[in-house]
Amino acid sequence: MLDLAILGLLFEQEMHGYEIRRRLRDELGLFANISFGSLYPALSRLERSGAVAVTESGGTSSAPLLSTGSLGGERAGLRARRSGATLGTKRSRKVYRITGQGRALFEQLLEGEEPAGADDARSFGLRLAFARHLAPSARLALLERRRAQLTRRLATDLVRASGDRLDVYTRSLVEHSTESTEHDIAWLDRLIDAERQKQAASRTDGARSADSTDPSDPHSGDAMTSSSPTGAS
Amino acid sequence: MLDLAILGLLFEQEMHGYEIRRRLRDELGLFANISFGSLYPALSRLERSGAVAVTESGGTSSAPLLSTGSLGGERAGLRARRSGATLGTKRSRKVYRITGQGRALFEQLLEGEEPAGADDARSFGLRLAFARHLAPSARLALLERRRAQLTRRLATDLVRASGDRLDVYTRSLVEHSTESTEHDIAWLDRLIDAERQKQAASRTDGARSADSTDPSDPHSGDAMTSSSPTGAS
DNA sequence: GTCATCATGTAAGCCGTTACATGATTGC
DNA sequence: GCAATCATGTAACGGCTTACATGATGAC
Repeated sequence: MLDLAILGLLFEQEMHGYEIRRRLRDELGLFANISFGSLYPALSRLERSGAVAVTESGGTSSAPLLSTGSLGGERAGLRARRSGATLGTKRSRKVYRITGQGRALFEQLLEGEEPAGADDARSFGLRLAFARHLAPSARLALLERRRAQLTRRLATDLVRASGDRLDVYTRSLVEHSTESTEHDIAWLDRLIDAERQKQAASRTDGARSADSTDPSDPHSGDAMTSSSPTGAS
Repeated sequence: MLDLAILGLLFEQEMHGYEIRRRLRDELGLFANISFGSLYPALSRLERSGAVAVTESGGTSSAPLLSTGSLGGERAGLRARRSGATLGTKRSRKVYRITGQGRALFEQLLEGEEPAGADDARSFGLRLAFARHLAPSARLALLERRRAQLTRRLATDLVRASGDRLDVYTRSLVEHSTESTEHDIAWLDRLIDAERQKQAASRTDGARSADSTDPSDPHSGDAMTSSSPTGAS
């Protein structure tokens, strides 16, 4: 799961480990405070497997370290200017960028089966956060899988709730859990609806049909429609 | 956390590992499918530390294996009758019961600090499921700690939501998360309110005051008011 | 010159999982 | 007898955490 998050961030822009962590915390919200003891080994692993490549920030790469944009960006800009003035063989900051292999892995992870475990919410949230990189059909499938999952949960919750002899607190817990699940399902229904309308619109829009009967085709429709403002090397 | 769940179940009734798992699944809902690879080692650990004691089901103990009550109970009853007829030195089914030490540990875990991590919901749910074993003041404290936690989360979520340039899906995710948190807080407010009223009622009720200014007293008020229908040995 | 922050890593450990191995009981 | 379920355990591994260790950079 962490791999997916890392690749997702690098998909849009190259950056170094420390900033990956910051983004995970400030933008995604998931992985609230991923620890370096997790993050750096994950990056090394991804590098060894060829999914990402690294450029030392003082290295021969001509890329001028274009970065964040926000306040973090300003600071990085200052630093870059300074280090440019000082120059020399500095080697802090390893800048990671995603490779072709990495992009393939990313798509594979993104479309792959969700783990049914306890953190299914996190897993789904993460996927949804990167859903813009999915083909419309795969995106819809993701939403519908999640809906089915929640429906199943709702069923077992209702059984538990109908069960006799629960004390006040447990009962309240189960009832609240049921309500939350219903709320989630309603939300998903809205998302699914929006997706369907978007697809219908694009189908009447003169564009090539995005409605593939074969769901195993990840490249139909508008996949990869992330605006890429990065003048990537 | 698993220790807490186990002790909580054993607090009310002695039972064997397999049934602990069943109850965790069917009644609590948390730890949906805890694996034996987790459960049995945990039981061994608790036994070694003296928090639980074990009686082999075919052993010298005179306890006639009174069990569940529901359908599981009927089956167990059949089996008990059968094994009573066959007798002999059977030694499957290790029946665990909680010790004095275990009860102390249970209360300590129940009142102890919640982990702030990703599964805070599970942690809180588990505690709430056993909240009837807490002193009213400790119970209220649990609810209010949780409320504070959610309020903090809501604040950071709102910051994230107000942030610009999130794509449609991420934005929807953040907004939904915000709503869910608000829903949770409203629920907690109802629970807290109910607690306060209960405490006020018991205070005017002639009973000894449950409103201790010292929150470190776990035995004031109606703690341990679980009906104990079990003719425990 | 020192403190905070940025930045990268390693080691140990916790808590859980899956997969494997074993055996009793009961229904058919 | 054979399969399903009940029942207990071990081994290997996964993913993440905390704590530790190091060093560059920049602010004051």
